[in-house]
Parts: sequence; structure tokens; C-alpha cells
Amino acid sequence: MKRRGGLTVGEVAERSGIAVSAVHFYERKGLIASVRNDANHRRYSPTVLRKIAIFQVAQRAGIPLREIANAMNFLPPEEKVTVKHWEKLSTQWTEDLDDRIARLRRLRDGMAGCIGCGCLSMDTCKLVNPDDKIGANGPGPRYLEEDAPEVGVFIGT
Amino acid sequence: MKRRGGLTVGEVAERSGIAVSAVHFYERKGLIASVRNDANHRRYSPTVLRKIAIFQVAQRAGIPLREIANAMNFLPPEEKVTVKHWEKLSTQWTEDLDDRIARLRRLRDGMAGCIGCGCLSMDTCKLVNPDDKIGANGPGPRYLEEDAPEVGVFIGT
DNA sequence: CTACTTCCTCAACTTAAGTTGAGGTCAAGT
DNA sequence: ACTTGACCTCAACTTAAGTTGAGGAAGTAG
Repeated sequence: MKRRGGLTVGEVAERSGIAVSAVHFYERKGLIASVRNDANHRRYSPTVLRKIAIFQVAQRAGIPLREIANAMNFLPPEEKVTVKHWEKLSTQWTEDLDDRIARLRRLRDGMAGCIGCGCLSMDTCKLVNPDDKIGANGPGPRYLEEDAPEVGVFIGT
Repeated sequence: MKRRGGLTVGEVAERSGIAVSAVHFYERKGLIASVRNDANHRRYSPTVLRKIAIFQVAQRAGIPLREIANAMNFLPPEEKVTVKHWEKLSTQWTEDLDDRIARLRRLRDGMAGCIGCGCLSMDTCKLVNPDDKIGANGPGPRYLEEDAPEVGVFIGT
């Protein structure tokens, strides 16, 4: 099983620290590509290692695979990928992370000030029901979900 | 269908903004409880509204239902729940959120400084492979997952 | 030549947090 | 009497991100 023409799945799996089945899976999903040798075995370019590394980092950041795949589709075919491209991804995902962080921070502040205060009653609590008509807007107290109109409001007491 | 003895599922669903099927689901999972009337219909105490509100907030914070259920098990039976109990939950989950936020922040800083720098190559990048032996430790570059031994290391270039 | 290991495909299973649908009961309104 | 609407149970479906297993081929070591 000499690696004439690229890395085997086993090698990719071991060097990137994921399971062989995961490598197969990523390929099925179109996130990476391989060529086949005469025995119908996959051979990978070393760049898949970088890609997989990026998948891991992005996933840890909470980016779903679908979006990762989407981003991968904007990359030029194979080795024409430049540092610029990774920079763009990085910027995009960093912004995404900033959003997530901000959202969690709002929640944390609301939670610290509000659940403990005893007011959490659907009718009066700003954290849960900021404007007394959330039920009419569809399901769920999705208040802190998207940028709320008034961020400083849910003091709660 | 007069509400003799508590809220109906429909009322709970409407007032808490979730689907009837979700109310059923929470009950199956033991997160809330009901009594049955003579027609075998569920009747809920108004406190379920508060509970469901808390589920929503906690889930938004990324707490899985299993943990929420677990926390609910530590609450006294029914209306013997005091503000202290909610405070404790709040404190616990706030800490949890602090952790999540810190983790995301580390990731963001690593991502901003590292993916763009062009070094992301599994062999040399600290973000991806901080100590050149992560493959031997099991699957995945789980570096930023738990508190990493050296947080300031992944400058990357 | 035989055994071992890696590889192949395809289908089914997993967890979370519900949703959807089929089939049936019960009380109210007309 | 009949239809509507809310309720009941139970089973199956959904998405994400894979894992596990069955059944088979191919390359390698002794």
C-alpha cells in the first residue's frame, strides 16, 4: 500500500486525528475530495489535512458543517487557494463567534440578574417576556435570540 | 372543558409559547408533571409556566435538557420551591455560561490570529496541534476544549 | 499459500429535542 | 343528531454529525 499518488484514508485519519469513517463522511458531504487508484482506493492530497483542521476549529466555534461546506465551495479548485482565502474565512467566522459570544453574554447577564430575583413569571419578567406579546409573535421566548431592540431592559427586579 | 383543577395543555402551550407536543414531550421526560381529570386530560399547576420559561432560557444558554431535568430533580416537590432555589440554579448556569463564553473567546482569538496567518498545517500550528503529539492522545484537536495548559501559545506565525 | 490488515460499499443505528400523523374519546354548539 | 375542536396514545419521522456492522476485495508479511 505504498502511497503512490497521495495519502490513504488511514493516513489522513491518523494524521488529522479523526476516524476513517469521518473522512468518508466528509467526502460524502462534499467537504473534501479524493482520486481513486487502480484498486479503487482513495488517495488524498495533503491539503485535506489543512481542511480537516479547519473543520475542527470551525466546529468547535459552533459553525455547522453545512456552512463549512458552503465556505469550502467558495474556495478555488485545488492548490490555487491563497492565504487571502483563509483570511477571509477567518474573518467571517470570527465575526460569527463575536455574535455568539455577545449573545451568550447578554443571556448570562440576564440570567444572573433575573432568575434569582424571583420575578420569572412569563407575565412580568423582561428576560422571559420582554414586551407582553411574545406569544402573538410565534413560538418561544426568543427574545435574546436576534439582537433585541432594547438590550439593557431585562434587569428583572 | 372548564379548567376545574388547573391549566389544560392547550393553555400551557399557548401561554408559554411552545407547542402542545413539546409540553407532552417535557412531561414524558419528567421535566414537568400533571394530574389527570376524569376524562384523562392533563391539568397543570401554574408553576409549570415558570418552569418552562426557565427551560427556554437555559436552553438558549446551551444547557442540554438532561441537565435541566437533573437540576429540576433537586427542587423540592411542588410549591415548596423558594427564591433560593432559583438563585442556586441561576448561579450554577451562570458559571456554566461563563465557561462557554471563555472557551469561545479563546477560540476566537486563536482563529483570528491563526487561520489567516497561513500556518494552519497540523504539524506546526499551535491552534490545531499545540504539542505535536495530539494524535497519540486520542481523536481530534481538542485543544481549546478544556482549559488548555498554555493559553497564550497559539500565535501561529 | 495463507493470514492479517487495510480498503471498499451500503445500510442501519445513535443522540437531542422535538414534530407529525393515525386512530380514537369526549364535551359543546347548532 | 351531527359536526367541530380539544384532548388522548403510540409510532414514526426529522436534522446533525457521525459510528457500527455486514459482506467483500486487495495488498503485504511470513
